[in-house]
Amino acid sequence: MAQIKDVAKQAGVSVASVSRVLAGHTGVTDVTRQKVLDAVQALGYRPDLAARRLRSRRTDTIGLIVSDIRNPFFTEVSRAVEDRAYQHGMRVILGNADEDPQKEALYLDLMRDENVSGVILSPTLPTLARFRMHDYPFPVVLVDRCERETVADAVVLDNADAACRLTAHLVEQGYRRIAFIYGAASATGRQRQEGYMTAMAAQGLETLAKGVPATADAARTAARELLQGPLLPDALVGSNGLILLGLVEALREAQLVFPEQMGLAGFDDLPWTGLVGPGITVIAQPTYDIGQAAIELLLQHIAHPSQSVRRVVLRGELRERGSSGRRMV
Amino acid sequence: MAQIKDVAKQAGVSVASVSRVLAGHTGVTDVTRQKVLDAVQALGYRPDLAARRLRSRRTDTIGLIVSDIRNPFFTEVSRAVEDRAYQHGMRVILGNADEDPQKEALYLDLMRDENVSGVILSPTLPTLARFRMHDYPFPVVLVDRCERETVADAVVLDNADAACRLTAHLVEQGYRRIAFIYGAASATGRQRQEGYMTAMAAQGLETLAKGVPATADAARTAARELLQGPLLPDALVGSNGLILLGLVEALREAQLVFPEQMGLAGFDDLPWTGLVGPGITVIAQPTYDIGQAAIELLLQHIAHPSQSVRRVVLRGELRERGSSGRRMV
DNA sequence: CTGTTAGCGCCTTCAC
DNA sequence: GTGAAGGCGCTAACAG
Repeated sequence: MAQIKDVAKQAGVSVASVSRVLAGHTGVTDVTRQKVLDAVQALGYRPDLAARRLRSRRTDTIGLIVSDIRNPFFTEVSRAVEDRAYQHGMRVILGNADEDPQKEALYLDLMRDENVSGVILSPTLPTLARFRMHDYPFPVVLVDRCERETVADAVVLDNADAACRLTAHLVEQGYRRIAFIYGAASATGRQRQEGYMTAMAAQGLETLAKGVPATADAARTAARELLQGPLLPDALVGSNGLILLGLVEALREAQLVFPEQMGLAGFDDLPWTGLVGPGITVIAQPTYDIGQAAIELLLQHIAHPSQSVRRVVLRGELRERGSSGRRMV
Repeated sequence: MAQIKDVAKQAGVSVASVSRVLAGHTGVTDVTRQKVLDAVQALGYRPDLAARRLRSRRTDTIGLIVSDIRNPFFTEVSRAVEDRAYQHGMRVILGNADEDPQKEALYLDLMRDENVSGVILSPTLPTLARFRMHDYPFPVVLVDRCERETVADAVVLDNADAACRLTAHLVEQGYRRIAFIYGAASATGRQRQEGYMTAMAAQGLETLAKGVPATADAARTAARELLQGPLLPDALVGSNGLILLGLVEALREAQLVFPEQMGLAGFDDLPWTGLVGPGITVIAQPTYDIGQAAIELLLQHIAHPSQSVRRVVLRGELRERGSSGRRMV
């Protein structure tokens, strides 16, 4: 493996010049630059990243810690982050916390050990509750999950508002006993639940909200209970794609046809939401944009460490489909 | 940030002893070991990875290059790889090639620059065709995609066999004009197509195979043409989850009900395959196992570099659902 | 504008 | 069993 001094010798210059050219510094003659580039080419030289990182104390690496990589929302966010990061000459280390605060903490430690330039994080509830920017040796951008009072760079959806609009849509379609099944372990789930409460209260309707772990299994179990309970709802709403999946499974299990026997709606426009039954009404999130906004914010913060805290709020889009078809009373 | 010499001073020993204890080397007194561990604890010392990597010339990092992270198959494989890697004290750098050989090459270069200990790769067709183990400065394990004649560690499904079984199932159910839409840009798609050909030939049936890029959009377009063509098939089979998705979209578009008007089947048991219409018959892949087998194989190879080439072949499982219901003739 | 040189923090021989 | 010391390959002062 060729080293920098081999390049220097081949080019007939000093290692400093080679380093300067490779770092893209100004203040080098075009002649020198060309000699260096030729030598690099000739030797197939690739700088040793370990040495560079040790010396420069920078890694040009960012950490991305998602709460559940199986959730297509996060898959898409990851894709966006990765795309943009590599375009900016940054690497990405991905961590999947599986909604487990302990695993999340492990990954945060790992990011510290790796001396990353910054981290994008979708925090679990306990971590978010205790979040202090300055507890971390790197800039952090929160994504998807953030409380109103959290002081941190963040990119989120207008959760309460979107849930409110979705609920209002169902009410408008004639539904009255709307049950809301939400991920109780995340700020996002809770905010969406609040939006639901607001919309229902505005109409003077009774609320029926049920918090569950954000998995299809948990949602299915919860829905099963609701459907067998004394007070049968006339519509079900899920606070994210995985929960919505559980609801569909439960309805199928109970052989309830939507929208005729039960209205249905939820969050996240997944590949299948348009294909099940008459299609499912959802709030679509601009997932790629969310990821992109997060990395841009992080890069800005890395470039200007003292930059003031910013929050980017994106709007969810209501996609009406058959599952919220008008209720005949 | 505390350094190793701070720990040495605090413990009243030399840096060499600290290094030895941290590396888990034998030949250190229990007393010394304890003094070191106490000092590490007291100072909250964390070794500097950049320095360690420069000195030791090892990164304990593995690269994972998937061809399309949006394909749930690869999401699940990634999850498995990551889980196991971290359990073994290894980091993972993820690259998403988006089925683009150029992007794939970029990531392979990146892995070289990062001096990774090994790579898990689901290669695009051109890369696979030219694949030579010894062209890479690190051990490589292929995953999902591999030709019969490729000389390389690999973990794959019994593609031809699975496609054969799936096709035979449809024939048994009474279907005759079975069209096979497959990802032409991957070894896997082609092998599955061969399995389909074999099964059809065994029954003396005419084949109708159509290669497309492995995306839902391309599959939908292809299916649209088939459905409007002169020779209407009586069943559609998709060679992976994304293609299957496109087929479902096309059927919906054409308002064709399955299985009554058109049989349907495919690969990958995704969250939604049981929920669309009467459920879709699929070959389920043991995705998590595939990822796990890949990383185990890689770790073995890293530990024993001269180990002979191994191939792990896993079996797909046929899940019969309504979409392949008996055809009334 | 270019070259010389001193480390970045750690591991690992080599003596003792 | 332990300690002293020399790099790993590179960057960035500093001097010219």
